[in-house]
Amino acid sequence: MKKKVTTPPVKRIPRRSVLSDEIYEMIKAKIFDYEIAPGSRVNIDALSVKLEVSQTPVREALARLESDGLIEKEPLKGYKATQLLTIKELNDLFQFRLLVEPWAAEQAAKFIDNTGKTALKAEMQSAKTAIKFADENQYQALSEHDSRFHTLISSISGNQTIADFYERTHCHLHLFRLYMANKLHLIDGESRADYVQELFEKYYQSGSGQLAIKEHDAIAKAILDQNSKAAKAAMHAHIESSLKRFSPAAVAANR
Amino acid sequence: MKKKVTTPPVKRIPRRSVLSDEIYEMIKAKIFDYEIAPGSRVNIDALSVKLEVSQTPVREALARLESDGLIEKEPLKGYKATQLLTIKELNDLFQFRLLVEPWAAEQAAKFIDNTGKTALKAEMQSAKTAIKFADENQYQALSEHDSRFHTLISSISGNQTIADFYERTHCHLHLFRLYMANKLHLIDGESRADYVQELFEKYYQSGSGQLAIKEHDAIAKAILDQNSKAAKAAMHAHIESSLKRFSPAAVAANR
DNA sequence: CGTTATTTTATCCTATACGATTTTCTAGAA
DNA sequence: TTCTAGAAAATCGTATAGGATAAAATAACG
Repeated sequence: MKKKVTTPPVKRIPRRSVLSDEIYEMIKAKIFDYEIAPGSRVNIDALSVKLEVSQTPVREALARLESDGLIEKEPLKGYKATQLLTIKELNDLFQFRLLVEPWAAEQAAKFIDNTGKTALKAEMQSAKTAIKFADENQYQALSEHDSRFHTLISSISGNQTIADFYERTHCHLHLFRLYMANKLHLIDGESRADYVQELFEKYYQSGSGQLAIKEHDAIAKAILDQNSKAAKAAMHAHIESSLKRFSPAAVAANR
Repeated sequence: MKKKVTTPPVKRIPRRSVLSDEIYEMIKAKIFDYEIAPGSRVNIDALSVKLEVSQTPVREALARLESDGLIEKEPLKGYKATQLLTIKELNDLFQFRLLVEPWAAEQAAKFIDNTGKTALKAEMQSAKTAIKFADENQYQALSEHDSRFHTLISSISGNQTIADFYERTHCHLHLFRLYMANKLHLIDGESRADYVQELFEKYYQSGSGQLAIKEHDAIAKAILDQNSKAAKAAMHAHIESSLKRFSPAAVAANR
């Protein structure tokens, strides 16, 4: 294999700090974009030439992604992307959320201050803006809103530990992978990106996006009213409804 | 700095795989042993020569430890060990456990099978053995039992996601650091190990160890009887009692 | 005495070689 | 022709030196 013998010694850009963090994000993005398919091998050398960095930052990024559960390492085989969530894992994850998030919403309603109220109102406003415009990027915008919304509530609850754990969950990201799993494995590489886009649109044109926002609204309202019981109940309902939306099959299997 | 110019080309041991995993465990052990003090800098180069490996596995280990929250990385400064838990963080962590573990115990009681029953009985037996003998290592043995006990119940509950999250908590380890924090920071490096040992002994001779085992017994019994309500209640009581034992100050602050 | 400039230090990143292991390919025998 | 055994290739893991850049320390100057 021919390698670049030496890097142009002057060409070096005054690069901003922490390259390995950038690489971490880039690889993560590749995984969520299905550019790195679930279960596929991840070659360190290939990645490093593709991203035009040396192996070291790639190794660090992969080590962290392994901790996150997005990448697995087999001792002398190498790294590979983790498989999609199974139905059982999906249910387990939602069970976990049902234990933690309604409590977080309840606490948030009890202890929210003015800063928190402002932040929550702003977040809801951003969701309403996102759902109106941004046709082709609506999924992206709503998905990010959803993640921020739940993170925000965890954080308003005042329990940083729980907020951190929620952050780690990767629900939104990892979960959506399952949603598409049934169809995606049939598709070859080229048309995949288009198909993903199509799924996104279908999903959100079906009104699921709007429904989720409605539920978020109910939760936000209860928290802003400092009605802790209502907040807890609304969050509980939202997570259950969310599970149904993501995968009716999962709900059926859970009976 | 003089370095080994070349590795002895024959001396190479037929080393078992994944050195970086070993290094990960070794660094973790150093942190829990206070050999790497909370808040202190962690120099990659120094560590690699001390552990007699190259920088690469050290980097990977540190990246993973950062994900675990035991090490922090400041962009162009380097790595350092995280600070001890604050009282608030301790309470947050126990709140989290109160949400998750009683539920796990309840589920475990509902769904335990013969394999699980055997494992649980064995674990309780090992605790009773540990508390009788192993005077100087009693702390170590009981601490490991505690960790295994809670992990086992999470796993019997059938929800792997929750078991994983519990595993990550680092409660026992990270928590105990807080328990000793008030005294440890006064002590210089040399006498520290002895002092830690002394604290362990005092702690366990006070009967706290025996008490914890008693509570574990109650939980185990309820689960083995498949009495889910009792199991849930027993776990709840155990965690609250555990918090009190770890830090009365934390309980007071929580009022 | 305080501020700026230079030197030193430390850390990150790169590059690359080599050993170890797994996998794949080829060749010979039943 | 098919199966097994050995050789070759690919890939992972390790090692290590050195350059670039930013922070810290020190010295020079107002």
